[in-house]
Amino acid sequence: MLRTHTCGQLRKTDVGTEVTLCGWVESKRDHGGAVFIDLRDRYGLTQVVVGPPEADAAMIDQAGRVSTESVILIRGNVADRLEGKTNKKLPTGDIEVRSVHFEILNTCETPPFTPSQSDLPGEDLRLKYRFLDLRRPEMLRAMVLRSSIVKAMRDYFAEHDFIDVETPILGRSTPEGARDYLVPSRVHPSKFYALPQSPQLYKQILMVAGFDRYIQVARCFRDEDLRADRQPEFTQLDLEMSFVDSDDVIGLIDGLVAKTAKEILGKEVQLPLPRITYEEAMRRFGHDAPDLRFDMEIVDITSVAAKTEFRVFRGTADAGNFVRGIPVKNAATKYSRRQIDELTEYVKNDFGAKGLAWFRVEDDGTLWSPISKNLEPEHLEEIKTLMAGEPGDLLMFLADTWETTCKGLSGLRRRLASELGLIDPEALNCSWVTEFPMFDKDEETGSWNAMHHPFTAPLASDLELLKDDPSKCRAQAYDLVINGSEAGGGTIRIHDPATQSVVFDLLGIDAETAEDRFGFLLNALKYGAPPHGGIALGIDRWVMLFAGLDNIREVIAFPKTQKAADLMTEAPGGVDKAQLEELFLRTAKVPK
RNA sequence: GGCGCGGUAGCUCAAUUGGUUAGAGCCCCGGACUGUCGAUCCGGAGGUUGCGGGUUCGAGUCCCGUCCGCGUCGCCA
Repeated sequence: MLRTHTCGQLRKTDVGTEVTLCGWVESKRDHGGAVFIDLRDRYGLTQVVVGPPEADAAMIDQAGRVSTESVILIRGNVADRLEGKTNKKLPTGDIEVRSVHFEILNTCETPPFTPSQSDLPGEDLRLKYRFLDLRRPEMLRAMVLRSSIVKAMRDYFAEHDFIDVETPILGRSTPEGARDYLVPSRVHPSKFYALPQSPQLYKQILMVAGFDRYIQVARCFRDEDLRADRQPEFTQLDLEMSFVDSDDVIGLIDGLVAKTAKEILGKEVQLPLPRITYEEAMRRFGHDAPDLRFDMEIVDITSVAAKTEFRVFRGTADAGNFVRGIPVKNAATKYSRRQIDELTEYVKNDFGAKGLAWFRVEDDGTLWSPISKNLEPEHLEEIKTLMAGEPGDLLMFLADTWETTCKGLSGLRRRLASELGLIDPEALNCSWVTEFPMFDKDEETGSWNAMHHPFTAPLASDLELLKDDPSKCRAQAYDLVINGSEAGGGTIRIHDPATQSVVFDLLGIDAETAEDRFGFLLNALKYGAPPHGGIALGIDRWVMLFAGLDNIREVIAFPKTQKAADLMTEAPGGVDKAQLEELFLRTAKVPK
């Protein structure tokens, strides 16, 4: 090692020893006769003094000219700082290193921004110069946190006898799910590999192989549009177990949540984690990953709406749709008409709602609203009672289809909670959502889609519904929800060929297609497949949530932009014509 | 693909109703300085206002298009 210590290491007890430090010039204070340099590495900051008597004029001049973010090596003596000149902000603030040897290992051009500057530059610049951005303590902290979480997970599963197995990145395209990233084959003209959306099929085959307990920290790829919490390539802690039911998997992950919360955040999590069914989640919160850090539960007032003469309410109820709302406590004075208009535009634009009805609970307990004249006092009173409205509350309602009321009210709920500051930033609220539907209906084609994937087992009690009413058939599926974000999801798999073929039928996957796309799995399942199930945890999201951040790019070293570009490497980029020819590829013109 | 926000000096931002030579702080360059830690002081450089078009006597400002970044809906088994 060039150095004897790191920049975060030296203390008063080291005074008198000669040390060598290496690091980056965080800042420089040049007094002419002496130069003070804050030397930074991953571990901290140490003040270096280049001045007499240790340093001669040439060394002082050289130190005075060194540019910020240059990499230097200092040999010198650890010394007490002068009386009253200590820096309480630094762990190393009691000492300084008096340079006897000063060496520039590498210079730094004037950087577009520095890691220590208080005004964070725009994200595009940070991404282009990610190597500078990653020098920032916040980024370093996120990467260290990520490393700790992954290590805690690996340790936990190793303790539970899991085997870490790597599965291929170059696989084959499967029919359902997200859009694939494709890789052309050179030796098989006009054929393509697909990058894995998850190692789903492989891990099931590992169960057939008798591995019993498998994990992998697996990179996954999905060519879909991005979000603040979504990247085109992301990392899952993928897991599969044999001879288990839902409770076994959930119980195992409960233990992981408690362990990581304790080890990483020092937080106690009560086990077992609460579980609610999908049906309950949609009814109470309008979302399958409800944010349980605050209340504002959805209330159904369709029964009252049906009794009114108000056309919007009555018509909705008569059409078999729903009038549902949320009580917004103490918000009446916090939202002006104009702000409520904005919320109305929000539910219209983002969720296709037809409008937003709202009432203010007045001091005398009556409901005031632009539409209250359309409603009888007794009905207003009923609405207030159902919503448990108290003076100062705002009551907001959507009259629409089940799906639209869910989406709109869930969106409102999250937005209002955030705006009203109802969310404790320190909270780590973990829960399970279970009993997802097996299928949802494709509105365009009217056909059934697998809500999770086509190998998901139905609840044993719902087996008959597979034939009678697929829409009511529930799956042995479970999602882990942390702070209103889907942090993991898994299922128990079908291991019985008869059930599998019924499900394929429902999904419109004929025998030939099934054979073509995942015949290898179906084949494997014929050779002694144990009952099995598993889960995949979104590592990027875990880290984001544990870090209290709201953006996944902040916990990924080299993330991509909303258009899936890497601003640093400028990927994706063009390729040579020769490369295309070798792959038997030709690009088509982009339509204007 | 839809909706919304943004793009002005290397960086963070300002610029009145469309009006003179587009400003400030930081950074950078030169100089002074032995106790700073956001060093200080003196001086200086730095602009295709993302790009293209239009309206106007005159556009950073208004209009149209486009590119890029962000948020969100669709999408994400």
